[in-house]
Amino acid sequence: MEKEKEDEERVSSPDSTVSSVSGKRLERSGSGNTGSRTISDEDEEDGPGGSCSRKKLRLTKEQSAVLEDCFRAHSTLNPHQKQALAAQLGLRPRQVEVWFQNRRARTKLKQTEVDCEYLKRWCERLTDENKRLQKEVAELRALKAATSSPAIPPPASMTTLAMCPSCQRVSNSSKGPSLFTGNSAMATTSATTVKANSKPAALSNYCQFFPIAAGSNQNMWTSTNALHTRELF
DNA sequence: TGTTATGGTTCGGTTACCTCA
DNA sequence: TATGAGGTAACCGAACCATAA
Repeated sequence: MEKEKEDEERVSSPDSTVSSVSGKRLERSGSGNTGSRTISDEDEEDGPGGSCSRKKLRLTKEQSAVLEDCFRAHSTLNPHQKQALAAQLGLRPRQVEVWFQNRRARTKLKQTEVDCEYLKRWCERLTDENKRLQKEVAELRALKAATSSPAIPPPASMTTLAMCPSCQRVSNSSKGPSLFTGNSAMATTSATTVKANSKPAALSNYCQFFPIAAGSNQNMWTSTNALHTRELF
């Protein structure tokens, strides 16, 4: 590894990079020549092992497109593929390797942002739902106190709830199967359906209690530990 | 068979460079 | 013209794995 890096530093392959940099600059500058100094000039002046310790070399659109295609096919490369791709693009294998490393990092970062946004929205929805349910509970308790009657068993049409203490998610046991096995004495309410969105695959590591079905009537969590449930009241 | 050294790869974090507003 | 922000190529160190001695 160290040896490879040393080799890379010693051999700074101007051939593979001069064209890319100048090409990219021409594309971006619009006029084609802004009078700015090009990397090719630097390469000629500094040469391999010159004073410039690190050269920033833009890839051309064509090179990027090919790399993107390969990345879509597989996000990692074996040594043979790396060599072949480098030869095809006129780059050093190390450049191809670095490009794939950075590309993987970008992909992961983007996915993390998407996941984060999704969880944020989901949390907001649950918060709203929680507020609404608490209000409903207060109303029912007030009603019960007003009638001052003994405990009335809930009508069959009412819904049984359970909530996961770790993520505060509510299970609706009257709407299809639930993996919750929390016992008895569940509270009752008239409107309890928490709509479940389809879950992004990448979120699977975040919360085991995520709804696994998009249908609003399938509030089924994939918890492997149903004891996480508790009574709502 | 278990241990150790070595080489290769990937990843997370960081730096340095380039472009543009 | 100077400058700050954003994008990204390149680097570094750590961790992991496979293989040979």
